[in-house]
Amino acid sequence: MPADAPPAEIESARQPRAEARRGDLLAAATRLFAERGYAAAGMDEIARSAGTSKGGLYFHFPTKQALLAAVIGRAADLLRKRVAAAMAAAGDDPVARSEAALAALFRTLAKHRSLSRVLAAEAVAAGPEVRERVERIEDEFVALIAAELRRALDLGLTAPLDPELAARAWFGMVRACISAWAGGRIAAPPGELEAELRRLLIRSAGAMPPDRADRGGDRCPDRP
Amino acid sequence: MPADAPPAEIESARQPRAEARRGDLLAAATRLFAERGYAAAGMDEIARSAGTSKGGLYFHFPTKQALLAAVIGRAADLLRKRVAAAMAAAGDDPVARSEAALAALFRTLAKHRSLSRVLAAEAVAAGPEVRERVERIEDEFVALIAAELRRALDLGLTAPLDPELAARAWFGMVRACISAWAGGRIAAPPGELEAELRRLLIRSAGAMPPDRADRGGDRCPDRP
DNA sequence: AGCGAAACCGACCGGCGAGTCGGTTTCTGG
DNA sequence: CCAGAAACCGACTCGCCGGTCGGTTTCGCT
Repeated sequence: MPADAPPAEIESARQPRAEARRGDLLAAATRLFAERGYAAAGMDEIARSAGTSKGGLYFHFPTKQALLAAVIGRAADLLRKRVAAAMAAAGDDPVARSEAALAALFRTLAKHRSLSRVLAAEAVAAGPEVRERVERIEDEFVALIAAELRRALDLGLTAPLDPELAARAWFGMVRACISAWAGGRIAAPPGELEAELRRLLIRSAGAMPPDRADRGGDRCPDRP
Repeated sequence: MPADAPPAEIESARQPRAEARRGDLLAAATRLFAERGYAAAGMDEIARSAGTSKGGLYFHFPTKQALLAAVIGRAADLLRKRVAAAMAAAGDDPVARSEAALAALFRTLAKHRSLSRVLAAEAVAAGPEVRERVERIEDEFVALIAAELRRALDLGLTAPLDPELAARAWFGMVRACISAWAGGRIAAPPGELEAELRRLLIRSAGAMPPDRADRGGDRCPDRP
């Protein structure tokens, strides 16, 4: 659900009110899905928690699955935006871009724990339809990183590897660490966690960390 | 399917019949939980699919959660057994042992897709109680690998790293790749997938591949 | 054979929660 | 100020599914 084209002028005072409600609903749904789980979170509870009623909720979302879909869509939009920005800011170096993308993913998920829990777990409970949607989103980011990785590989910046698989594996690393951290099973502060994770990622690609100012004279430590 | 302590002698001819049913029930439950999801799989359907009736099912398992718990417990036992065997067969080198443990995890999960789906996803839908149980199991394997990694670190066989975190990340890599593969989103045959994954793992630890000449597809004998 | 227990059956119950619906309030344009 | 539509309310319905229960079959044992 990408936001509609935003008319700069407020033509109707009606829209904003409803839009705000919609936002509250989405927020409440995200929180409750994450806390209690998709199945256990009741529509009534969600509505109440957003300061409205069941009827009001059903005015905005025709069904519970649609509500979940909206939550997921919103999450995907957020992730897309953050990752795109981070990659753009990282310049041209493909290794730096991959790193930046993963870091943005990490930070965004770390900042919105409940959101990441919904994406990681609860969505699966809502039937194959939603599950496929989440898988598509994951594939989207994996493809994004895989593309950079492939470029890096072609430039000889990494050890020989399968870009698809490596990107997938990286994604899995980030996800596992995030969810363990969100569940309080990793004590380290997110900053350290991110740094350590980044080291693992880079090493696993056999890449030279790109913080050398120029690319002149870089060498690949593995055989070509 | 040894869930309990197996009395070598068959004292009662009664037990085996019931035991077989129990196994069928567990198998059917695993399959249906994986296919339809925990919430969507009905007790009636499970019973029918195992060739028995609801009453028969409830004779063996007092509740749906208990059924899921049994499925998970069985899965954990299987994983424990395979991993322990693989590690024992890998000798003393901590890097080789970590590798072997991960490979055993990989192979076992790859061989039992539905089982791994239940562990990875469906279990979360069944309330916090079961979720914690699955997290405990994950932590168990992470700790196992982390211990080896720590030894390797102390022996100077790896680059400096946080063993806990690295183990967690490795686990995440394996899981992500397995589930993508099980979902048909990775085309590569499991053998190649495993080899590539192994390379990533080793490189990420900055470890010297054990110089022993067992390169190539090593065989992992599962013999309890 | 025949008794008692283990194993199994399937019709039935109860509540829970998603979705509905007629009604009420709140806003906007004329 | 008056339609009238958009936004919202909450009591009610209704199907579904986990769990129960009295009854029946299967088996071990003597």
